[in-house]
Amino acid sequence: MTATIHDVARRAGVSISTVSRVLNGSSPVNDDKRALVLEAVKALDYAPNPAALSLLGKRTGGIGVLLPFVTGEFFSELLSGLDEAAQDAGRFLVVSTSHCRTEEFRRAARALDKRVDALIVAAPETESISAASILSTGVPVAFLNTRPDDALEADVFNFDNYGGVRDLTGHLQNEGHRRIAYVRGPAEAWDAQERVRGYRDAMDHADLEATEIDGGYSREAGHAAAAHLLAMSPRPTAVIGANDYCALGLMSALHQANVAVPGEISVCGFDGLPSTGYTVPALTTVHVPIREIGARAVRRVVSRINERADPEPYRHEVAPVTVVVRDSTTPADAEALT
Amino acid sequence: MTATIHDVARRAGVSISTVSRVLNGSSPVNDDKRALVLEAVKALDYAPNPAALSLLGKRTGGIGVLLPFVTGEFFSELLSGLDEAAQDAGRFLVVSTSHCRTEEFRRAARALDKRVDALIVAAPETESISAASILSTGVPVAFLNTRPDDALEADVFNFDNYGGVRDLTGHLQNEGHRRIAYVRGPAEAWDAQERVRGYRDAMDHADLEATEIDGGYSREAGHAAAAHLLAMSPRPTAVIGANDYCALGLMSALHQANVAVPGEISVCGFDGLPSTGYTVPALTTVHVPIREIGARAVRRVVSRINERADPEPYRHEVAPVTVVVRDSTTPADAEALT
DNA sequence: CTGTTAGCGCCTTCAT
DNA sequence: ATGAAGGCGCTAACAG
Repeated sequence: MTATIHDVARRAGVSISTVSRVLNGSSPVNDDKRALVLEAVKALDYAPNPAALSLLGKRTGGIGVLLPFVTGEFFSELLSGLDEAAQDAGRFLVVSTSHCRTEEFRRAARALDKRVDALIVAAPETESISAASILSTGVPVAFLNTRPDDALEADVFNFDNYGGVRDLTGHLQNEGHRRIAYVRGPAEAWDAQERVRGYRDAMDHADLEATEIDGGYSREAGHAAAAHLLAMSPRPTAVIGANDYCALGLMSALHQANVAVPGEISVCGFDGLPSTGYTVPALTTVHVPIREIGARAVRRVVSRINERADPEPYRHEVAPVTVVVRDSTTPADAEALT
Repeated sequence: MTATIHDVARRAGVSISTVSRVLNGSSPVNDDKRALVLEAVKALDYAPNPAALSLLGKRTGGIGVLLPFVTGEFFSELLSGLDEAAQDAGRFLVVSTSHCRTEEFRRAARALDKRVDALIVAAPETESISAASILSTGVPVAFLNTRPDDALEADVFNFDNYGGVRDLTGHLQNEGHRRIAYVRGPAEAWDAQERVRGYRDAMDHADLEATEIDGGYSREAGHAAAAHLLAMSPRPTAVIGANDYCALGLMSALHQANVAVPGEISVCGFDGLPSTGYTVPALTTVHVPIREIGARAVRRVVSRINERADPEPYRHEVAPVTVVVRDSTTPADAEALT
């Protein structure tokens, strides 16, 4: 059995109140008694029972994280950023995944309620957000990569999905590409919608025809989409995958079909995952400061936790992204520009 | 404020004990009162305060997960497997990372103590284990991919690091390779040591000379190791990376050096990460059932939690792994076999 | 069957 | 400056 405050008090020959006081510094204690208590604490290796603390309405020290899933580099990067910042703040993460649907989401939020001091939610699927607003869990909430909504009583941390793809498309155009295809992400995902929007606007702006292919956020989806790409005539000279995984699938399929990248077709992705620097060829993509965004969200909710009745308004931060040009794209061959 | 058991009792016009009884089925309750209680519970959207439960020595519902870090596909796969099984068991994960050193490890374990019903620890660094044995947290513990130790009062879930590399090396030998190099993982990591051992034994067995290069588990390490490989004369016809990331780094560097894979040199990895099926060329590797191992560990600790004073002995499971031959390896060119 | 009571470990008035 | 007592939400003996 672990030691309780009573054990410490007995060993130090004082009352539990005194122990509590030296531990929390809530009011002055004589130096001699304080020393005794501290000694007893060390000897017994005492630590307050967190359950008792949270029963008293104190902090639990936990930060809840709700993710649609935890698979893949994007989320592992995110989790990494969250965890790092949480550690810095002396807090721990309570992670719960696979909440794509509203109902699951609600259940998870309820389960976490009372066990965490704040919630960080990554809910790209529009549907989840309404669920989120339902949760009146009382603790501060931050949303990540979520459609902003002024009605939402929470901070929102996004990155520039729209601008990223728009700039990426613009880069390809500058390189002489005219037939640029886009493999779409999941239709329900807000970030995917934003990205297509960026593509369309860039194509419109250059007076070029948009060519969209159904896809998804997985390597499998990208792989499958390649077939449609290959069947086109004339074939696009460049293709943008909805995210890096999609682009990786695209490259893999193209390689299998003996279509040279970037020789015959330029390929690019989105997210800037660490692995994209090591693919063959290295992938041109849009770098998103995922870890940094996660860390910001943590720092934000932590400050909200400590915030007294300070009605600081909710913020909506949009992190800038940067186009990273590598070897999977190349200027369009002049003669290919039929 | 959320509803308490008192609110429910008042609304239903019964005592709190009755509410507790219908909720826990601890003893019979009249149907009419039961109905009233149930109605009140629903109306108030009542859920027991987890802090109160755990203060009473009940379960918290949490499973603590201690990882060295959370970055990379290996850990995201693992986490995925853990989370899935935890959800199935109606439990949630409390994740804490970056505990490579003993001291950090101890701190994390202490912090998690009392907030979780069990602990799952991935501690490939030998050092951490001693720390782990120190933790007398009272809750069941399961170790993942850790040097087995009979003194350890915990279940251990490993996979066949040794046999995997031995078989992989054997496969290359069968394909005619004679000069096979190995890029080592981190020296302190138990699994890395096991893998080199598999390589050495296989080379010894075939009466071939082992050629080892310092490396690591990261893409960067693999990338850097390639320089040494390239400087060798005669150059090896095949190389094994300590893990998939290392192999990916190797492939990337080889590509940059204009050395064809597998044309001039065969490359393989270890872990069987999802992404290895989509690299160019697709990577030959050793598939490890990571998710499955994680799930098993969760199921195990959950059953230990529910286990009464049942002194079931600690188990050490070693999951089999399988060599997956893909396009990054090819039979050795006869003329290359100087 | 059901209501009352005593804690679980801790912090916080309230007295002293 | 310090000890005693109340109570956070809940379950598990106790009485009826």
